[in-house]
Amino acid sequence: MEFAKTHSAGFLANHMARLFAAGLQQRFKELDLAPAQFMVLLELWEEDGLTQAVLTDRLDVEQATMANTLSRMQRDGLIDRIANPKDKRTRGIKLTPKAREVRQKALAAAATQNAEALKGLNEQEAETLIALMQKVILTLKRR
Amino acid sequence: MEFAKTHSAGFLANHMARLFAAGLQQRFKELDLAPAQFMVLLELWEEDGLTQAVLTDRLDVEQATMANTLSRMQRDGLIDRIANPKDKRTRGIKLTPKAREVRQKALAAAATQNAEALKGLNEQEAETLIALMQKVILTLKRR
DNA sequence: TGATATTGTATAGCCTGCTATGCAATCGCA
DNA sequence: TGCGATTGCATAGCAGGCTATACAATATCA
Repeated sequence: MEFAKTHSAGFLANHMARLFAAGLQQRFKELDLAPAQFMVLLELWEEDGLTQAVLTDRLDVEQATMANTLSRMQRDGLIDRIANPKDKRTRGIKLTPKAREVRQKALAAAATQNAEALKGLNEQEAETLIALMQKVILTLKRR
Repeated sequence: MEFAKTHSAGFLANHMARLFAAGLQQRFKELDLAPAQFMVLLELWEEDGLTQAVLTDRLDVEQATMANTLSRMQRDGLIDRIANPKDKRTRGIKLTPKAREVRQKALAAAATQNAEALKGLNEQEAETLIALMQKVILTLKRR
């Protein structure tokens, strides 16, 4: 059985994701922000006060992963967990001023990282890559 | 600043890689093999007795990451670390019979996982995706 | 209404990444 | 030849994935 890692979609996906994460982490360093935290902020900037369950669903990670990420964000002063009198099981995840303040810089850093990664591709190729990744994700999720 | 995660190469790369890893993990479960261990085996099946430094270089992970992965593999009886009289700093990483025995099944599992992930794409699209990922990886590594 | 099922979180424990350190062995050169 | 630089690994500590558990609050329905 021949198996060339340089031609394996799974190997390449893993490698590419690690390189993306490393670049993003560098760019976020001055903002005191970690990549996974940015993803959560992306949702909360759009709609503040979401529950952990909603965030878990929207970012497609496991509930335990989200719980831990939120704990680190709370520790770092990015969010507060606000009790919900209507349902004592849940707590609304609320942005702190600090989290609102980093928005522009964080978005710019992420956009720059994407641009940097794709700078070897033309417009057409970049769109194709994104479309194909979306397709693979859908395929893998549907099972 | 608009930033759609569904159109961000970085977000998609991360998501796709997680789904790949999850699928591979499932398929490897009966083999008592973890995804990162498989990558190491891939190198050692080709050339047994490599040093940790060479493996680190070939798989493009940090030295500490490789050291830990190798420790788990040794614990799990997949490799032995053999002292090298020529250079007492290094130890050759040697496959155990157990590691050689899982080769065919592991390769088949990985190939199946790749095929499953790409089954929504035609031959042409799959090749394009792989080529574009290779290009992005090269771009990100060169800086 | 009360028992059962479901839902929302938290926690423990593991894998795989990373950075930062520290140390021993080897190399290279003045 | 000897000493400073380099190389090869190990370890500590953290982020962010995951599975498995546990538990309280809420919902459902006989």
